[in-house]
Amino acid sequence: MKIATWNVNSIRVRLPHVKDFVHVQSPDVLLLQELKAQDKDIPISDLEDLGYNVIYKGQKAYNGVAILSKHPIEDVNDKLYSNTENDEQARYIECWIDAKNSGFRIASIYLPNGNPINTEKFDYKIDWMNKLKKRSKQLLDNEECVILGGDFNVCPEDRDAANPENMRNDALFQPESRAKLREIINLGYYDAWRAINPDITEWSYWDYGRAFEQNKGLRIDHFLLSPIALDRLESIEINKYHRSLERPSDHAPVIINISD
DNA sequence: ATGGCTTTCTACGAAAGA
Repeated sequence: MKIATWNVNSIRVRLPHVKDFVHVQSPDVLLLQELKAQDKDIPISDLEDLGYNVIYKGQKAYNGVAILSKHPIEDVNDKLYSNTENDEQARYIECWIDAKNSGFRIASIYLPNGNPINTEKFDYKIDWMNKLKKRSKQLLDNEECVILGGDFNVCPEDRDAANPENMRNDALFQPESRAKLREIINLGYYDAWRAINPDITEWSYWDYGRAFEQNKGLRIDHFLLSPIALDRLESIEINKYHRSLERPSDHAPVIINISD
């Protein structure tokens, strides 16, 4: 079972990359973030034509998240797949994927950036993380296979940035942001990258400009796994291919394989 | 470190991203 997450920075501009990614990688489930389109402008039929069931939450101009699945999506009901406490911006969508005897709950997460610090934007980020923490805790109660994937907009540690000293005043790097992410993980989740790679860091985001050619980036796109999901984890990869092409997203897809 | 990119919008500059 292959599951990918990708902040595409506009689904309309990136649709050719998404199509190519699907043809190359053929993930069973693809989590998308930063669609930057309201519902009516999301190219749903193009995504369905790739062989996926699609649920989505769009918003005008900003944000927007989706889950694409080759397997049946259950709970297709807004009350079930929304985190209703975090609904004012389209940053969270969640569902149960029914994959015969090996189903799992999964969320596509686009956590607020929070810059600049010392503003209401940073406060919004922390508030949003508190609500995510509450939902994350609920999801552990049933001892299910739970997969939280997406753009978390937090570098967990200094080593998750190429230039940590340049990031000291950035919302992605604040002790408060990191502490809140740790609080969520400490409920009982595992950072899939660190579970497989305790000593190796790769970037999932590079600023537009020269950052990619200089390989100076951040690791901010994550998969958090419940214990049962961790037991099923086989591999993880940050795939840089589409980041190297013309007109790329500034993020690379992160791909995990879990046992069926 | 920033916006030096990129994308979006009741658009032609400003906001947001990270």
